[in-house]
Amino acid sequence: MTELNKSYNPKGVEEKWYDRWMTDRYFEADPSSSKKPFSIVIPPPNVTGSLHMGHALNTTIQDILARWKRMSGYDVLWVPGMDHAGIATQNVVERQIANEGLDRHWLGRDAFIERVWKWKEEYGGKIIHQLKRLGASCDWSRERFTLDEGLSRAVVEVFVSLYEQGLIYRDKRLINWCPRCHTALSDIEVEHEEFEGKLTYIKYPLIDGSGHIIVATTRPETMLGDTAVAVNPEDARYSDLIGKVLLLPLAGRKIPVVSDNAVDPAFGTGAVKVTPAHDFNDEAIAKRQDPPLPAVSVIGPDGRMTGEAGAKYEGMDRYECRKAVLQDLREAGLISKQEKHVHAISQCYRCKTVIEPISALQWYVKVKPLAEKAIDVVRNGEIDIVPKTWENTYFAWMENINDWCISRQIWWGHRIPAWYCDCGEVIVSRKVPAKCEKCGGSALRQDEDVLDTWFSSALWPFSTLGWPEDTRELSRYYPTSVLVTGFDIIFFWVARMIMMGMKFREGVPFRDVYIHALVRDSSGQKMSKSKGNVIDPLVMMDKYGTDAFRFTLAAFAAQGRDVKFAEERVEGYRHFVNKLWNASRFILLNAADVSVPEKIETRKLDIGSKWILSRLSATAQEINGSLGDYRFNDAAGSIYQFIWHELCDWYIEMVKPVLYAETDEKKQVKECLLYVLDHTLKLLHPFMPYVTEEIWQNIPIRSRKSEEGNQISEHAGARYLRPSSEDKSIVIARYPEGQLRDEKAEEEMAVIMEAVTGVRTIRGELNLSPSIELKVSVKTLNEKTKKILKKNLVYLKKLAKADIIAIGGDAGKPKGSAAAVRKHVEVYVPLEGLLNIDLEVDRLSKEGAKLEQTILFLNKKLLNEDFLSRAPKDVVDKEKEKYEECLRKKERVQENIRKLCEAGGKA
RNA sequence: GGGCGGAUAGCUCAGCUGGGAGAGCACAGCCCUUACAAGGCUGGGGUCACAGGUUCGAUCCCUGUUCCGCCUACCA
Repeated sequence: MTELNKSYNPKGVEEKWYDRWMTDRYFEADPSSSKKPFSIVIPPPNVTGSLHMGHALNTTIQDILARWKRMSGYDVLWVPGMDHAGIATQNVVERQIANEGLDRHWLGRDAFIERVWKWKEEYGGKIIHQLKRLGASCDWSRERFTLDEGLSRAVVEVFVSLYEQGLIYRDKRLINWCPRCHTALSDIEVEHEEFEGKLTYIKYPLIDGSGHIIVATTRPETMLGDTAVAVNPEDARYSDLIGKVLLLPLAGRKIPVVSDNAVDPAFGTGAVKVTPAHDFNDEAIAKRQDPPLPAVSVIGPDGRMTGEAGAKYEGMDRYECRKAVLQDLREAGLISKQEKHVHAISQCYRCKTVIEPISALQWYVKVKPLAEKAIDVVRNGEIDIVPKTWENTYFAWMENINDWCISRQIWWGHRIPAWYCDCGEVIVSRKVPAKCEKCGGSALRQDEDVLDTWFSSALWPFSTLGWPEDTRELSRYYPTSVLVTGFDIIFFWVARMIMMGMKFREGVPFRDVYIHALVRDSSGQKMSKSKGNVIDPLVMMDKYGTDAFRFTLAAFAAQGRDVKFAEERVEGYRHFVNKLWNASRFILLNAADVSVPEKIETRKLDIGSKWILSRLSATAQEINGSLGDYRFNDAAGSIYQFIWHELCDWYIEMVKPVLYAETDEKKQVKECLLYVLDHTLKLLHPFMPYVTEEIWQNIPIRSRKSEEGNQISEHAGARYLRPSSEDKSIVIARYPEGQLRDEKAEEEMAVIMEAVTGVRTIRGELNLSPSIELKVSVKTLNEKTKKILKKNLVYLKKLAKADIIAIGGDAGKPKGSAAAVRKHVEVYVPLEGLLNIDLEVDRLSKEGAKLEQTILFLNKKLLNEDFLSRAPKDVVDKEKEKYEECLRKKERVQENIRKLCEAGGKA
């Protein structure tokens, strides 16, 4: 056995084991296996990405599930991969070539794409290494990329097929346009943020000179594109003006006053300027008019004013133009007032540039028919969303869903498989068409646009498994078992995967969706570069080790609540790693000469061993239950509690006298220690993969040792043999399920603990040094208790550091003793020569007062006729019992005080 | 505007279907006891946001209020 250092140092250990796991191919799925499959597809991180807290939490949770299931006998497939991240990646490479003084248009499409691929080879996928560092047990032999060949074929297949079914169409209408990224965006790629702006009131004169209408706007520059002013038909102030004509200032155009129900008479002046070409509302109003109002586009795709805006403004940036328009209006005396106004502004989710609605020809997916089925499968439970509260969000969105704009005016992505002929024919095809089907012309141009990145992500659960080919992976691992993701992409990704899965696989893409929280900083703020509150997971792993970091995430991943992350927590869990390390060191040092038994004969074991085995089983059952319900924090809490407060605080302390003496029990205890350590490490492994493997590999396991040619055969434990394959790595060892509990052992142990803590309380509260061995007299309240304590005297002595001078129902109370009154026992410690008695009298009086309060409360309750008659009988009985116990206790406490006073008086 | 969630110890949070509240950290006291001072033992600390209601009984269920967060939306 290698010597373990005094404290755990993760450096080197993590790489060593991850490499070994990869070499031995433990993470690879086996489609021909007879085991039950368990599959997860990773939410593909952007190829431009670098590991942040969100990834860390997401990956840790998936890895816990994957490792747990793998150890529980499943054939686990966790598919990793990356997303090509159209806009984000293109942005990165454009910035790179800009440094060389180039731009993509100068390079040309093909050369630019080549540059992006080159960038991907060089810098992309940094995040993959970071995921490995976190310990992610993905099947890396199946790593995919949304733009690789197979996935691209799936994309084309889906696009063409949807087009053929009339579910994809092309249309010209107002879209969200990012003037910086130079592309259309879907509705959900637009973020709304509130800002304080100005509401400007502008006079629009009537053409007949009879007066004017005042309109209010937050975007004065758009007035150049106005084609009407709308009022509410019910609004008496304006009813006479409907149908009249206004002279649009600056532009000099004649525009009508129209009526529309959507106009709110209470807002502004009750009159709205209508700019159909640059506002979604206005476009709707324009369409409702008969005849529809014309649209005048005054802002171009680059965010600059067009010729339609008038010669004076043409070419100006839209904000520059706003200033100019305001200036000109002011000079013309047409501004009636300006006031502060808080309103939401739409921004590009990639670059935060303010969105400009402009009219353009784009491709759309008709989502309503797809959404219906996707709603059904969640409603009828074929898919469970955990926590359930997210289902509401899901339904609300799906029921009000708009068509999905899928074309993007960028180059990096899946090019739309549509070709145009000069004759006007549009050909959508799986293969590059040779000639026009209509006119036979061969001068076909492919659509310049690419698809929204999320279009390919929507296919991820089946495209990664080989679809549209009919692969065995597809039939074995689809639908996947669970999808783990953050709520921020429920609409972007989850909903669309469900829609596409239902459409193309006629079945759900996953059974469960586990939605985890957002990782925030310690004061609850979202982490962001601009706020400077970002915590880097890599730094955490460097400083505290991956295991401590992962455990922190798991321990705080309570359902439905954000994780407020603070570095001190990781530090705390590093202490836990160290605690485990040292406990293991103790066990391995003391039990090196035996092997882990496959089974333990519990009958002959001492009480402590029986108890710890029972607690181990309870813990295993709890963890399996919690993980099955995605309660990661509970699972982490169970194992933490067990290791620290049961194994270390009690069991290891209890066995010391056995180990340090020559007793018959010694070997059994050693084996039990090893057995418990072995199982504990397995239970913990999904949370802390590295340290558990490092320790586990040092556990004497007979078969492993003999394989390595060690001298194990002389060992006493040689008769215990375990199947060798599971012994090679904890990664593939069998996950403990928990055996039968030993309730009797737990009861007996409770009595021992009661007596021990009784002595400790006296020692602690009276400030008696731990180094003094106290003389203790234990009065037991029944025969059973007495028997238990007598049988286990050795533990009592050791744990309480006490010399037990008397034990039993007749154990008298020595004069001038401190006392601890417990349920089964009373513990007395003579204070003679140790301390002043007043302190103990005070302490007991306080305890008596507490008891008195409880008694009063319970008494009142038990005198309440309503309670006695209406509360369930078992509750009443329980309260009665509690009451009587308190009475007894109080009597004893008072008795003790009295005797103590007598003794004090005599002394 | 609509919706969702939160408010429990100094801090961060648990608390499953109602039966006088727990943990970790922090704090205080005593200890270098041969696995671990990154440790051990002991202890103090809470009007469960506020006001009503249902109930024998409410941190928990219902209604309203206040304060936070988030999602969503076409008040120009």
